[in-house]
Amino acid sequence: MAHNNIRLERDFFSRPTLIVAEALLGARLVRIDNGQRISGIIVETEAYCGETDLACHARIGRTPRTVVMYGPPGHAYVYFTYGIHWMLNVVTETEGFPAAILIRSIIPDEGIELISRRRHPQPTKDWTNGPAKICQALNITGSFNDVDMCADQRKLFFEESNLIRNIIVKRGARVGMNKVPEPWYSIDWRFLATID
DNA sequence: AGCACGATTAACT
DNA sequence: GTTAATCGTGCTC
Repeated sequence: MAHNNIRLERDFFSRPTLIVAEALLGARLVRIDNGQRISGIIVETEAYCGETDLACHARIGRTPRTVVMYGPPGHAYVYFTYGIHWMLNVVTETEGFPAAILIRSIIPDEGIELISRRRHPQPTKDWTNGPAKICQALNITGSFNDVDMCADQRKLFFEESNLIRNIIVKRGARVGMNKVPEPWYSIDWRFLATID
């Protein structure tokens, strides 16, 4: 439950997307819901980087949906898919360059009670091990799209974590790349942490 | 106005 | 392994 309350600031997210995607492993995602902290340690991310990345939503350029990715780093990019699911990303790099990181998996830490309630009746191991599961567990929906996660607000942000001693990072292909052509189909822009 | 599809999940067989 | 759920988005007519 220990947390040092040091937030990740905009400089953290203005770096190259692959660097940030790996650096987010072991950090804490925090949602304050009705004054109550719900948080988890990030253990899986995926990078989506630029219009040339044919898996990135921004491959079709600037649209009402993708415009957030062209905005300032540190903002949330939250989108809806399959008619049911919300996905949380954080925008990276400089304003004008479209890139973001999908938060794919976290280990629940604070607010277990609320997470349990929202994810019932799923088993504990399946509470937050998927991007849509995270949004359900943390009550994140489209109203968070474009929210500045580096601003002074008390709803959604990242913090440093002092819980992690050792992180082993594995990389692999991104998930759900059904019709995406190579090299984007197989490029290892998925980051997984094994935590000690 | 109509259509195909999706950075998924859960419940099946 | 297979499949339904369910609707916003962007493209075509």
